[in-house]
Amino acid sequence: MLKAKPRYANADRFAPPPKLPPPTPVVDLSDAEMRVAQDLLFFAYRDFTNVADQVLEELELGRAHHRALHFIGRNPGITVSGLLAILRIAKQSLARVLNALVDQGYVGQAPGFEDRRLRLLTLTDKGQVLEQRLFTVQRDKIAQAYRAAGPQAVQGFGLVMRAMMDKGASTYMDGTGSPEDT
Amino acid sequence: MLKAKPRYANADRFAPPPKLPPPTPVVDLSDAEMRVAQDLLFFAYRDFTNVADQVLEELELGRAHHRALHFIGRNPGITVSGLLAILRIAKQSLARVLNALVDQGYVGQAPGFEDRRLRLLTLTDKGQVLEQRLFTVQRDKIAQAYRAAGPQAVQGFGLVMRAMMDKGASTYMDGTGSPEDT
DNA sequence: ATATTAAGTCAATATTACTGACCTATTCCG
DNA sequence: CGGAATAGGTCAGTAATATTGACTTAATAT
Repeated sequence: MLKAKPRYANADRFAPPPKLPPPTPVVDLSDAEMRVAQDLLFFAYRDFTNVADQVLEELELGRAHHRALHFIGRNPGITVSGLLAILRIAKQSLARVLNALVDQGYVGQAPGFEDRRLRLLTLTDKGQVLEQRLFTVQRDKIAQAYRAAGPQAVQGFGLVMRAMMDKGASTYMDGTGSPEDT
Repeated sequence: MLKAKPRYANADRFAPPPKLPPPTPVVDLSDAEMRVAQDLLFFAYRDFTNVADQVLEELELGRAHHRALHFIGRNPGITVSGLLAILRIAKQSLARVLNALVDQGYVGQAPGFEDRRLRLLTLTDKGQVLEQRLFTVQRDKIAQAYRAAGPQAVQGFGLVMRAMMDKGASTYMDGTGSPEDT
C-alpha cells in the first residue's frame, strides 16, 4: 500500500543553494592567503616608509624622529605619556629623540594649564615646515595608490587596517579615544 | 526692440551635475584623508608585528631573524642576493642574522647546482617548526581582521597594498618576478 | 602628611643597521 | 687561456634605535 509522503518530511535535508558560484560569499582564510597578507603588509609598509627616508637622511634625522613629529603634529598638546603609548617605546628611547627635536627647534613644550606636571608638546613653525615636507612625499605615495585602487578598495583597505590594530588604537582613530589608550 | 536669444548661446557655461551626492565616485585624496592613511599604516603594522614579538623574545631572536625566516620559508632556495633585495638591508646586517640562524640550525645552505657560487637557503625541519609557530600568531591576527572586515574589504585591502608597494615587489607577489627585483 | 603621577635623567647594554675595504671562489667572455 | 664580473663572506669601525633599572624632581591627589 502506498502512503502519501507527508510534506516537509525531508525539510532537514541539506538543500544546495540555487545559484553558483556565489560572489565571494566568505573570506578566504587559508594559510596561503594569510601568507600573502604577511607579504602585503611587509612590502607596502617598507615602501611607504622608505619614501620619507631620503628627506630624513638629508637632515640627519631618523624614522624615530619622523614618528614623533608626525604624532605631535596630529595631536598638538600631546603629553609625553601619550606619545609613549602610541609609539610603544621606552621612555629613554623617546627622550633621545624628543630632546634632539626640542634642541633643534622643531618641537616646543608648555606646562599643562590645569596639571602643571604635564609637558604639552607642539610643533614649532620650523617643525611644521619639516613635518609638512615629510608628509608630502608619503601623501603622494598614498594618493597614487588610492587613485590606482579606486574608492571601494580604499574603503575596504580602511576596514581591514582598523580591524588589524588593537582596540585602543582604532578608538583613538575614531576620535573617541585618547592617545594614552593606544 | 527685443531680439530672440539664439539657442545654446550659453552652452559653454558650467552646468551642475543633475544628481547629488554621487555614491563615492572618486577617491578622497584630501590631506586629512592622507593623514588618516598614515595612521592606519602605522598602527596596523605596529600591532601586526607585535604579536610575533612575544614568541621571538622567548627565543632570544629579533624581528630581523623573523623576516629572514619568513622569506626563506616563502622562497626555498632563495639566494643571499635575493634576500638582500627583499629586506633592503646591508650585506653585513644580513650576515649577522643569517649566521645566527644557520648556527642555531634553523637555516640550511646548499651550493647552487648550475652556479656553485650561489648559496641556496632553505629552512631546516627545526626552522620550519619555528617559522610555523611565528606564522600562526600572525595568521590568527590577520584572519580575525579579514573575518571582521568581510570579503569585499579584503579585496580592496589587497588592491591598495599592492598599489602602495614598488613595482618590483608587486610583480614578485604576482609570481611573475624574482626576489632580486623587489 | 603621604602616596601617586608625570616627567626627566643616568648608566649600562643589546639589536639592528650602515660603510668601506678586502678576500675567495666561480663563472663569463673575448 | 686569461682577465673581468659576479656571488658571497668577512673585518673593522660606527651610528641609530632600543632596552632595563634605579633614581630625582615637581606637582597633584587622598
